[in-house]
Amino acid sequence: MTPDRENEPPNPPQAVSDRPQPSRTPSDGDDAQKSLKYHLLGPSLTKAGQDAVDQQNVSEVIYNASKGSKFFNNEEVKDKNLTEKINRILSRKRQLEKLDLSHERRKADDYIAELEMGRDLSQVVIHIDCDAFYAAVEELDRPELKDVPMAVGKGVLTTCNYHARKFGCRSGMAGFVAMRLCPQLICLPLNFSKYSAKAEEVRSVLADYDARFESASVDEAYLNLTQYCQDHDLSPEDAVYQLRAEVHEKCKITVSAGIAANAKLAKIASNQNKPNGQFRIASDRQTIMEFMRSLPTRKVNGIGRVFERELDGIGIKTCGDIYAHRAYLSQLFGQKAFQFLMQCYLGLGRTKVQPAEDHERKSVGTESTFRELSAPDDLREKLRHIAEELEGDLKRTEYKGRTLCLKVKLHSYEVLTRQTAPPFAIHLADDLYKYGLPMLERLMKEIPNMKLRLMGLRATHIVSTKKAGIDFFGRHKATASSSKPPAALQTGKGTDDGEWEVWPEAEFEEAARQERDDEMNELEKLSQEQEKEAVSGINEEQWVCPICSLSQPPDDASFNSHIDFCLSRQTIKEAVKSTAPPESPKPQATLATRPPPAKRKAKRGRPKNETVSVDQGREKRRAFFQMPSTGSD
DNA sequence: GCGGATCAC
DNA sequence: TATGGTGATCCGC
Repeated sequence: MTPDRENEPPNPPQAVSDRPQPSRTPSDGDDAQKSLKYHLLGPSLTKAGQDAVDQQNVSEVIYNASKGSKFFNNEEVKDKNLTEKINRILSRKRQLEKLDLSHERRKADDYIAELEMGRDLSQVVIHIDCDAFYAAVEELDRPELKDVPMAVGKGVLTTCNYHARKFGCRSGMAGFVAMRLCPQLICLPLNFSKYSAKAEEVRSVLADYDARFESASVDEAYLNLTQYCQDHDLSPEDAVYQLRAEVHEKCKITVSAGIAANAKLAKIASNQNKPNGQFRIASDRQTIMEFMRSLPTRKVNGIGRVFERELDGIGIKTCGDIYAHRAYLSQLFGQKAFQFLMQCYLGLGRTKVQPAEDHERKSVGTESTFRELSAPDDLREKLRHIAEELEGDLKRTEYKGRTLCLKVKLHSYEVLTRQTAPPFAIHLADDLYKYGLPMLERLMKEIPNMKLRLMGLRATHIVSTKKAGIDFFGRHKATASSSKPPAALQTGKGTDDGEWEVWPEAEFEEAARQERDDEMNELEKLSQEQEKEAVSGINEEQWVCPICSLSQPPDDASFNSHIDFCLSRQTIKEAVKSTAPPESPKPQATLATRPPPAKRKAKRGRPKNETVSVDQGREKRRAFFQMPSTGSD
């Protein structure tokens, strides 16, 4: 039985963890290849439709299709680093095993008792997930595609139907890899307005069951059916059957559902009987504990490929395995991860379901991938373009950023970020460019002949410019526009959260964006223009060159030439010192004086042996928890 | 606070 | 023959 074992990692993690030796073994090369192949299966391995697939074969095909590419090489490096990290975790665990852990065990038990006291089994929470949504919508227009393998998205699959999944195709997979797995695969271009309209249809049905439902993404939602079941004297199962039938009848697409006492369990449950199925985890402690006991860790939201392998490394394959290791977890993975894992073991999660509109955003950013570029002028032009994109996003969301983050991905797929704090909150393309450029120039100096495949800008520590209908300068804004964006979110427009199936797409945002732009009245536009002028005026007076600290002439052309001039006579180290807050001078100095190739290598190899003395003190971990609103904590 | 990493969607 | 974009969090330093 154990229906979930098909997604277990084929072998590599076990091969490592079962070995008692403290150090590496001769066969690590094989293990490395195995773990890499597992890694290459991608993040959506746990998606439905893969049960009957020969994952061994699929991973061979992916491996062979990717081998030798830059992408592949980067994955290999990441995988190797992870394996070393797991070895450090294991080593740390062996140390802990020699100690008296009764105190840690006691602390864990106390925490479990505390969590148990807060367990709430009174709510009926459901998670609704549309089946292969993009593909399903496309099939409505072209029914003949129902019977053949079909995917949506080119270059990379956004989603695919269940015929395609039988071949091992998955969302997130490179198109050319998918074609190797399934040469007859039909790939359709994305059509967001179509999917958006369909999503609204689905949401209007959901609203009848719980007016305060929560759109988790465009094709997912949480509902609290407690009241509905009471009012209509229905069992949760029957209510959900009815809901799914109604969606099918009105929208002509199928949805899967999970029913449980909290959102975490409901989410897991909705994946059990996909597609077009539902699954209930009964709301009694015994049933929940038994369900979790055999549940592979990866099935839990928040445990991805990396954490799964780390847990597997110390012998945790299912959520039930967590208990036996409770005394180690805090030391090995950190306090947050410890608490998170305890909740997984107990099957606890938030019971609160609410519209996500009150969720205050923390950053606004944009990034894009392009053909490899290395010419400084090209890179500057890209930055300029990204800055303009971001200005648009900041304008629409009505925010300014106190901090600006530059992100680049090298041709090797290595990702680097740099951030800077302008003297005031910025949102105009000119400013975004001005403060972004020194970071870019600095990177170009650090990495001679830098070749990029991606560039992005993100504003963080953002401040709203629309609070209480008063704008940044204290003027009253047009009321229509200041109340509109939240309303759009509330109706589940969801322009800010993740999108269908797996990937948010730029075009999708574009569509929603367009709608809101249309609603912006002339008065508002005028006000924006005035603001822009006012801000630029202030900028010119206040701005000083981050490199030489002299004030600058206002127009872009002279600004650019000045920056070029400045950089040509400044060392990178000095540029860094004046753009960024004071940093520890030693690493900068050594970096700046070391020859370029050595620099790159040193960077790459950093998480290795040399720094072990620092690292092994504590390998902390984990994210999660603060998914958009974890109620039950 | 910064930069790297992980995760979800 | 070319492997995504947006947002969030956590951790070590």
